[in-house]
Amino acid sequence: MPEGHTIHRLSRDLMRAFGRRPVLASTLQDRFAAGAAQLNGSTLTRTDAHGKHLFLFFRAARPVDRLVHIHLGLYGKFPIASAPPPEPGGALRLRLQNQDNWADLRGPTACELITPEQRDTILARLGPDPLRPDADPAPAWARISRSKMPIGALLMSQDVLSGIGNVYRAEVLFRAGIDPHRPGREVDHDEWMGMWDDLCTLLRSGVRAGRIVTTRPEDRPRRGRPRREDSFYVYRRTGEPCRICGTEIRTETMATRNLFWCPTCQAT
DNA sequence: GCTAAATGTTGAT
DNA sequence: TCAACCTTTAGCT
Repeated sequence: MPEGHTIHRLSRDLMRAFGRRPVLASTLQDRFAAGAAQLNGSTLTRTDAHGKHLFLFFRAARPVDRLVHIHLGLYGKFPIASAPPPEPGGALRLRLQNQDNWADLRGPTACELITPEQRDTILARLGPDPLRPDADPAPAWARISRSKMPIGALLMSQDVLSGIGNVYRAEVLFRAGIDPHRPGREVDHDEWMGMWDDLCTLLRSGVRAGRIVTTRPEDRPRRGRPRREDSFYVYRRTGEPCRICGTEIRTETMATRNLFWCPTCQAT
């Protein structure tokens, strides 16, 4: 689930479900017992997403304000649903609950109480996030245009730009017709701005739909309901024919993840 | 019932 | 380059 679109959607939905009123917080794990106890009964005042990082602001009845940092990592989940909640079970890191809604956080890489200063430190390490209205692509271009690293690795670097994961990197490079192995310094400015604009569009659409779909309508079967297996051009389609040219989709490891690309459509 | 894989990141070698 | 961490699920036997 978790690329930037998931986190921004979660930020919005958590605020809708729990914002501006006291929330019950609980956990089944010792490691977050103290944290959940501190949050319990406090009011969720603001939620904020930067790239794949989610911040929840709580106002406690008394002393200090609370700030929770959540990173879902590779397989974290935080589903929200209407009351009544099921009996808590499994590896439940954090349950938020009020009269109307509940949400269970499982498997996150990070779920911790932090200070505003620690949040600043995290934000300082992140490149521009295409989902933030104020995002400026210039600093990312400054990095890319000077780098020998392959563009397929640069797009995954959260300190170059943030919120992009393995699906969006593979798909945006396919849509741009760019070989993932090409060094960043050999990408021209128009190509970069084309990818940036495309990422803005694709991520926004991902937030809206709650899932990633990167195939253009004309490249999907037109009849019947949209199918999951028609959502991507190359991601997880190793050995299958390219939707455009029929060449077998290839895979290899790049930036510690499986990279997928079409050697014909993305020849240079 | 077991294993591998997954839309991620960090830190050691 | 590799291992570690977090958890669930799909695909085997």
